[in-house]
Amino acid sequence: MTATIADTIYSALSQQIITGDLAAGEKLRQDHIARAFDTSHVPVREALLRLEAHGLAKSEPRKGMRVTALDPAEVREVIEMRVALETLALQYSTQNMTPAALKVADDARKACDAAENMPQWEARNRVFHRAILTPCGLPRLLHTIDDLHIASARHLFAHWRPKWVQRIDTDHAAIIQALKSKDVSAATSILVRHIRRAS
Amino acid sequence: MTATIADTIYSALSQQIITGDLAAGEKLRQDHIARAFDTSHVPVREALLRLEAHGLAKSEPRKGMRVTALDPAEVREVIEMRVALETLALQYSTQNMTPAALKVADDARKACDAAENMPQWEARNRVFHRAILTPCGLPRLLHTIDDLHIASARHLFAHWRPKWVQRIDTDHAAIIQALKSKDVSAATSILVRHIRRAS
DNA sequence: CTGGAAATAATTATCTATAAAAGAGAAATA
DNA sequence: TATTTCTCTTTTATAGATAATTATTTCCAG
Repeated sequence: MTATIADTIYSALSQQIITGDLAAGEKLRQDHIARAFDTSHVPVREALLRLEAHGLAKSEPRKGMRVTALDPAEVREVIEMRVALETLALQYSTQNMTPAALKVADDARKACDAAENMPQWEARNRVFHRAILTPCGLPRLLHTIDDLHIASARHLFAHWRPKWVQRIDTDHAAIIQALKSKDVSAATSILVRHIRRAS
Repeated sequence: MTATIADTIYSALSQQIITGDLAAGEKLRQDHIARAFDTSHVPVREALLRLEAHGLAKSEPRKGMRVTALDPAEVREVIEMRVALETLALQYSTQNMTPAALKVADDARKACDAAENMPQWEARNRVFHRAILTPCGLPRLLHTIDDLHIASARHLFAHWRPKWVQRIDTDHAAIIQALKSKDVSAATSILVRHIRRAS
């Protein structure tokens, strides 16, 4: 359990980057962050390295780290990668979907629809998407998809936060329905459309 | 330019893990490695974190790092991910392939066929596969594929190193031929077969 | 002999200090 | 006035030391 300090810093910083609280291009100065978390700069370095590994920051040796930019080209790239990998995951996931896992996913769907603000919705949306793919049982694939979701989330915050309104997501319901009847092709086509649309 | 010490350590360790010189499950002790590279343990930690980010090691907090295992299930997983992502990359790559890029790829193919031992062949094989996909122009996709190739390389070393013999790879030649005539579907089907076979 | 608790050793995580590098700005020269 | 170079400041990278946690061994009771 004992969460390491670097873990804490990583979680906080990644959340701030996702929400846009830390803007793209911003410098991440080690001792500033260290002071903010009342620690030394060593665990800060570790947290920054992990940000880099997840594509949220980029290091230029001896010149420090910056929050990565999020240009439209990369947004499109992330969407295409998500289409490729999530359809793969969904194939396995549909096969392995148990009633229990389906209930978890449907609860996540309801929670997502009931979200009362953008950050809450975004977090629950990610939970939903993870729930429908987790049963695929391919950890490396899921991990890669998670990273892509983080990039997508940054884009969602950057472009949709002001316009966000509570609403029922019919795509989510349709995906659940397709999973229930183990209709892989229906689930896949809805998910693909959903991923492309939500950009 | 100024390569940081952590870079050096990371390169050396990742190479050792890929070739199997550092076996799966082996403990990576910080001060042992630090002594071996005549440095302190701080850059060692950074190198280890990067190994973890690339899936070559796994950390249990306060208990150290171990080289990740490479079970058959994950090998299959990596192959399926490679199929999904490399076909995507190949579509864009075929469209953007210039005569110059094609020559680079064909040179890489010849170098690969001319390799005189397994480690040399493995390195050149990776160069070839990267050469045919680089023109896709999607950096994040290429980066993810690179990590998958590293995992594949570990498997190749573990299972084929003793049996390796020099040979002409007809798949590679066929892929180059398909790229030359901009035949996406032919290139894709050969590449998919090649990825599945080379496991 | 065996099982478990306490002490010891080994190892990781963090802190403080130092060295090296990069960047900014001022002074000197052309 | 423009440019170059030097110095000063800021920031990163590494080293050495300390604290905290885990693993191991030893010793005693049963």
